[in-house]
Amino acid sequence: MTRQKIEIKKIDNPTARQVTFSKRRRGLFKKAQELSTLCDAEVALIVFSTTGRLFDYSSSSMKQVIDRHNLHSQNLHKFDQPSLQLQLESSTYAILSKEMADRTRELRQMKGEELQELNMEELMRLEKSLEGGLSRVVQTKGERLLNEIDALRRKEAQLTEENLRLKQHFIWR
Amino acid sequence: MTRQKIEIKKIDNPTARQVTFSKRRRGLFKKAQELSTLCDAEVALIVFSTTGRLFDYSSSSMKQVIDRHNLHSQNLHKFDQPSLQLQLESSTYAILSKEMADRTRELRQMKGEELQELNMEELMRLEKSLEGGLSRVVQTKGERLLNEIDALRRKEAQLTEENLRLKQHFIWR
DNA sequence: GACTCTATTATTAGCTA
DNA sequence: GTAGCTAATAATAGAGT
Repeated sequence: MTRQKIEIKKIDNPTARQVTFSKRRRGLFKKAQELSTLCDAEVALIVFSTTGRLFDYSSSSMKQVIDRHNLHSQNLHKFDQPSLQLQLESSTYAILSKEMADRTRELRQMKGEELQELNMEELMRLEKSLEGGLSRVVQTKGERLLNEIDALRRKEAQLTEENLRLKQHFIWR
Repeated sequence: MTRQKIEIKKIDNPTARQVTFSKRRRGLFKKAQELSTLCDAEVALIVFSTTGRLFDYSSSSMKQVIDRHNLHSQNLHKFDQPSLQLQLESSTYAILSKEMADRTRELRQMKGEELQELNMEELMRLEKSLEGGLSRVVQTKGERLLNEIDALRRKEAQLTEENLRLKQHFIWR
């Protein structure tokens, strides 16, 4: 691509990997959309990041495309419907519990527990993440407070004005 | 792209549309594959041509990705898929997926996203939690670094001593 | 995380065959 | 429907913010 050509294998550096993911993901979704528009094709794209976040696109509805896909793969591979339900259950459960474990660990680490299993690089990444979250929370809190003060001030001004009018009214009587 | 820039709208000429479909489809699938390899992401891509032909790619198994996608749509958008929903209600999935949604939201909020849905009290609790986590991470990092420095110092002392002994040895010869 | 910048590589529109 | 070719545009690695 640029500055240097890269070879297509998993990027070691987690930061670089994340940046590349973000950039290329956007590129991929753009291309998918362009293909569907230019060529009037039905396109569905599903991407999960390493962290488990979902990104998806569908030119029509995801359900419609997936149903249509199931239809084709059933026709082609003579998939058996009955066990599909069972398979879905078990694989769903497996995915769900794995993700649960991941999330739980990540949460505990953000709260400062189980830190011993992190290496220095991971510790520093966690620190950055916490600092980022904290700064965003503090900022949101600040904005919220400022808005409240602003609202109160405006109310105060309104009331003062109203009082003034009322006083003038009574003076004139 | 080339020779001339094209605008992104349905290509009128059916022949040209077909050629573009073929070229861009290959490009898209290549990019999808590259993303999954480079960034260790789970990717699924489904394309139907105007003529109804199916092209698909999945970094793992299509079924797995689609299951996972269904899962997320449920967690995030309260998707209603009658049969699955029924299963979920009556089984441990209900509990699991509810907890997943909770954990996911909590994690995102710790990273400073979706803060608008928190009230001031919750914001301040989140702030405290983040401060606690951050201070524990910083402390762990500090201890880790001190230990390393200590280890290095001791190694240095050892080596210095050894040097001394070696020098004396050579002087005595 | 998101954005910018930019040198460089990758993709591809319009052809021809 | 395919397969080159090539000029031109698009995407993006690596860097900084």
